[in-house]
Amino acid sequence: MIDFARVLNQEQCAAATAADGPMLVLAAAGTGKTRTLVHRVAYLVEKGVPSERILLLTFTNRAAREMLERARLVVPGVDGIWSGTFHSICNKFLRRWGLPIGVKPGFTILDEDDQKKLMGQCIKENVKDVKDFQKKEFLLKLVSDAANGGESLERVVGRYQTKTALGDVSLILQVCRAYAQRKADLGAMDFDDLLVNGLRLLRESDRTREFLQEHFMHVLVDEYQDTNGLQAEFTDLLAAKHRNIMVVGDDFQCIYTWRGAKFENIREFPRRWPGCKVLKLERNYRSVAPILDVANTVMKDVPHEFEKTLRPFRTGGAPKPRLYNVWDGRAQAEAVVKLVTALRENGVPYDDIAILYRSHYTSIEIQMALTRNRVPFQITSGVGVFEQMHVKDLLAFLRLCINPRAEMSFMRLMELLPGVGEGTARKYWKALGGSFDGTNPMERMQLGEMMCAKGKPGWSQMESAFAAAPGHLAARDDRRLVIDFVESFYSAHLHRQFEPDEAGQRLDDLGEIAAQIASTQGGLGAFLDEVALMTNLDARARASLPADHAHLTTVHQAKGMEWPVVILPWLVDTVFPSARSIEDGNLAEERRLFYVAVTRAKDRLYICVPRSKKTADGGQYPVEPSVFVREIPKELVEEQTLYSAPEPSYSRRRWDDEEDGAWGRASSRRGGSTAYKTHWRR
DNA sequence: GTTGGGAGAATTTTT
DNA sequence: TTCTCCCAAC
Repeated sequence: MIDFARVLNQEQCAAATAADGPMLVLAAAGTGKTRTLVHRVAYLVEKGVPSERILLLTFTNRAAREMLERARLVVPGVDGIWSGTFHSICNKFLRRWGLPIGVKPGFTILDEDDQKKLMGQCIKENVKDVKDFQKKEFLLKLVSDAANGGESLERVVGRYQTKTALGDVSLILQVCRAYAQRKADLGAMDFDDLLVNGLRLLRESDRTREFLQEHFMHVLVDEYQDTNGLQAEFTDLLAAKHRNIMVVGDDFQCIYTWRGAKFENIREFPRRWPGCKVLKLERNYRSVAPILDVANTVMKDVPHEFEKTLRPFRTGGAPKPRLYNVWDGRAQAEAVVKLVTALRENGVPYDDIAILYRSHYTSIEIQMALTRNRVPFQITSGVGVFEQMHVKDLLAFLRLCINPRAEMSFMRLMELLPGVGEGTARKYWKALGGSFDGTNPMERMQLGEMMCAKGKPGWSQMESAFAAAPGHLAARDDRRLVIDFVESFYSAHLHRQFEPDEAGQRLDDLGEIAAQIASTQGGLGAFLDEVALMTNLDARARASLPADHAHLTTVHQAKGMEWPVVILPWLVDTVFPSARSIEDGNLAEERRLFYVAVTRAKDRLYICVPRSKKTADGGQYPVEPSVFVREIPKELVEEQTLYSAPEPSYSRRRWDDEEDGAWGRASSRRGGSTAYKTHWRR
């Protein structure tokens, strides 16, 4: 028996051990939200609720995994619970029970790259003057907005149209419809489709809905402030029968409105669920008082429905957050390295230090400086491990091995061969009758005969990997599948494209993948499924890492995490808040984001404010400290200026006079960027 | 009609 | 660096 009253505080305990019925837990930053949720699950299991009848929805895979791990420590027997992101749960539902609404279990999931490719094709096929047409990214945004907002495409387009001229609206609609059709033809879903169809499943299939409503006795939702309309309706429907729905969140931490999140969901929850209990977690266990003082000022003028001041549990003489004024990005990077090194010398492990930034590209300089100074760090980069070309090539091969109808994979694989481009690959696919079973010698021969002369040598290498596949599949030796593909074909291909050590590094990645597949329960099929829904953050957690390293992530990805030391670079207008949000006048979300950033820190917080920033063309221009920094009363921070006069390396830019007071820099192009690479090893 | 080299542009945030 | 688009060569 767990003594809940002993391990939790009063409010946490009340939430964890509450009686059945709807419940809203308002959990401010650092108040033990995860702890409460974990113990709620433990409580339910201990009370005798079968674990497989509990559904725990989280925002990231990492949160799901962490929560399960922690729950396992508290009470055995939680392993059976249904937990995961909305996307992964919808995926599971649809594969199992999707047939009644016309979803075939073998559907593939399109990642962002696939989506762009597909939309690009649709534009090419439907638009004469591609140059004058909207970009595919914009069309995808329209489609996504429509999906996440539960609106018709026409309405979304109409809304955009009032703001800016879109051009030929009917053509835009036509292309978007073609895109939807192409997805249907491929038997593929993008991320949004998973949610849309997951909800459709509950709405349209009475039997499935009733079965699932009966099955799930308890539905728990984490980070509720970041759910969108679809997700709120999804959980409402699932919980309609037993009425045991517990949602946890904090509207101050809603940072995904750009993806359709509605923090109104959290405020309206009590109205949607009459009789709902509302509990509040207010005592902050995470941060020292001076950090909370800053956090509270950030949000002091934001309207809120409930009392929101963070009250520190940790008191005592903690240092104030530090504000470093630095000259530019380079000076900032050096300052950060110095700081990290100094902390380490004072006994703070690298592992306790996190550098959180607004957007990936601003991390490049810091990465380089850290690398130069041999500070080990781990970064969750912009491009995920599973989004890198070489990994996607391998995955295409694997997917095709187990799913002959995977058109995108086939195309990708064929386009690796010299002399085979999009057109030829499509021709082959058609000639093969819309499927290719590489494990079938007849089909391999058919493709080999069609193959153009230039592609033949490469194909014969690839073919041998396909030929060996059935044996490996039968023996459940997925590792060998990878090894064969790499050794017979892909290694040579990589070496043709890259420098030897670059190729070698990428091959190492593939070896890592092979190991991961081998360790995935459910084998290759489960792995491919998982990968499609995985972010680099999750991928990295599986990879081996040096024990002690600093952490670099975006603020978005840092949500829900904490570190003793947090360093926030680039607190200047146009970076944080971003230029885009300043233009759109959408500072509220940036403010919440800054609030999230500040409240990640437990003991020490450092904020860096450079005075100038580089432009794309190599010039420099002055920047203002971020509004959010300017708002912080002087006495709450300890300010330090790390420069005296402009450094000699800056001279007026010769060729430009468009901006007054712009500084120019002689030159010095930045070297090899590592922004898009992950640094697992090293 | 297709491929693939080469020049030029570009950088919010994520499942 | 990476991605995208355009155009010359096949």
